[in-house]
Amino acid sequence: MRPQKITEELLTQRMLEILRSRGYDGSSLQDLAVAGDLKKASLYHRYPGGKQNLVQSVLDHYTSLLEEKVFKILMAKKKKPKKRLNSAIGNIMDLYQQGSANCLHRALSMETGKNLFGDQIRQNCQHWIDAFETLGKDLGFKKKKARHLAKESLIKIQGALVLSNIVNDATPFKEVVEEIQSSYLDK
Amino acid sequence: MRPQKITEELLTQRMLEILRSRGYDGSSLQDLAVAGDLKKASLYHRYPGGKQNLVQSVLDHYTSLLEEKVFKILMAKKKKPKKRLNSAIGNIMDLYQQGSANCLHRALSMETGKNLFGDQIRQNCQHWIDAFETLGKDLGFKKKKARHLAKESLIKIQGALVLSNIVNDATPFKEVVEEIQSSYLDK
DNA sequence: GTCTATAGCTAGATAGAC
DNA sequence: GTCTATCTAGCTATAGAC
Repeated sequence: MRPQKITEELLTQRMLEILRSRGYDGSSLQDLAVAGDLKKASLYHRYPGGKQNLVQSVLDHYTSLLEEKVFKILMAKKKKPKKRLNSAIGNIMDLYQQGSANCLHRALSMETGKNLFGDQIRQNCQHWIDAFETLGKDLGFKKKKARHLAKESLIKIQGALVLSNIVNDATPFKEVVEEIQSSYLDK
Repeated sequence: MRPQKITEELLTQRMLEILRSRGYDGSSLQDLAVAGDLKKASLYHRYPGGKQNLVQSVLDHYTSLLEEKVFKILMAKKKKPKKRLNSAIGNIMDLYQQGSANCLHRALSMETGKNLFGDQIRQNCQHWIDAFETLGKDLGFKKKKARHLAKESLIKIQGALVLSNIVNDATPFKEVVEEIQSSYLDK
C-alpha cells in the first residue's frame, strides 16, 4: 500500500477550515482537494460516496470535538462544576479560534446542507443545551433557570460568531464568552 | 415597450426568499428566474451586471426594509420610545416571518458573499446597533448600558434565527424577541 | 421585455495507468 | 494511494429572434 500524502486527521482539519468558511455549496471538491495538497480523484478514493460522504466525515469529526471538548467535560459529575465550566469555555474559545472561525453548523445550515445534515446538527444543538443545563443545575440553579441559561449560551455564541464574522472583529465573540462565564459564576 | 411579466418589487421579494434560504452559492440563476416565472436570459435584461448585480439589488431592498421598518422608527425622536420599540419589534417579527425565515445578512456572509457585500452588511449591523442604542438612551438607560443592550439585541436575534432555522422551530426566535422587548421595558 | 439557443466554463464524479 | 484524462450535467453569461 502506497503511503498517504496527508493523514486522515490533518486532511479533515484542513477541509473543516474550508467548509466552515465557505459552506457546502461554496466549497468545491477542487478547493477541498487543494487544501490537502491532493487531486480531486484522490478524494474519491478516501470518500467513495463523494462530496456528501466527505462532508459527513468532517461533520462527524466536528461532532466528536464538541462531545469530547465541551459536552463530556460539562457533564463530568465527579469534577467541580466551576472547573468544568472554565475548562469547557477554554475549549470553546479554541474551537472557534478566539472568534475568528465560523461554526460548521451555521455553515452547513443553508438549505442544501440542512437537508443533508439537519438531523445531526439538530442533535448536536440539543446536546449543547443538555450539557449546559446539567452544569447549571450542578451549580445550584433551578431547572428552569438552568435551562434558560443553557439555551441562551447557544444562542449568544451563534449570534456572536455571526457578528464577529461579519465585522471581521472577534470582540463580540470574546465578550459573549465572558458574559456566559459570568452568568454561571455570579450568584 | 412590452409589459413586465412580474413587477420589480414582487420579483425582488421572491428572489429574497431564495437567497436568504440558500445563500449566494446555493442560489442559481435558474432558481432565481423560476421564482419569478422568468427565464434566465430575462434576468440579464433586468440585471445587466449578472448575478452579483442581481443580488446587490436584493440586498439594497433588504437594507431599505431595515432602514424604514426598524432603524428610522427606533430613532423617531418625536414619538414615545415605548411606542417606537413596540412598532419596531412588530416589524422585526414580520421581516423574519415569526422566526421561520433567515436573515439575508447571514445567508450572504459566507466567504463568497462576504467578499462581495461585506461592507454593506457591516454597515447595516452598525446601523442596527446605533438605532437600538438611541432607543435605549431615550428610554433612560445610561450610554454604556444602552450600547450593551443594543449589541445584545443584534447578537440574540442572529443567534436565535440560526437556532430556529436549525431546529425547524420558531420558538427560540419568538422567545428572544420577547426577552429583548422586556429588557428595554423592565426598569 | 421575454424568449430560444448556445457559448464557455466548472462542477461532481468515474476509469484506468502507475 | 495518487495521479491524468475524461464524462456529463450544471453553472454564468451572451447573441439575437420575436
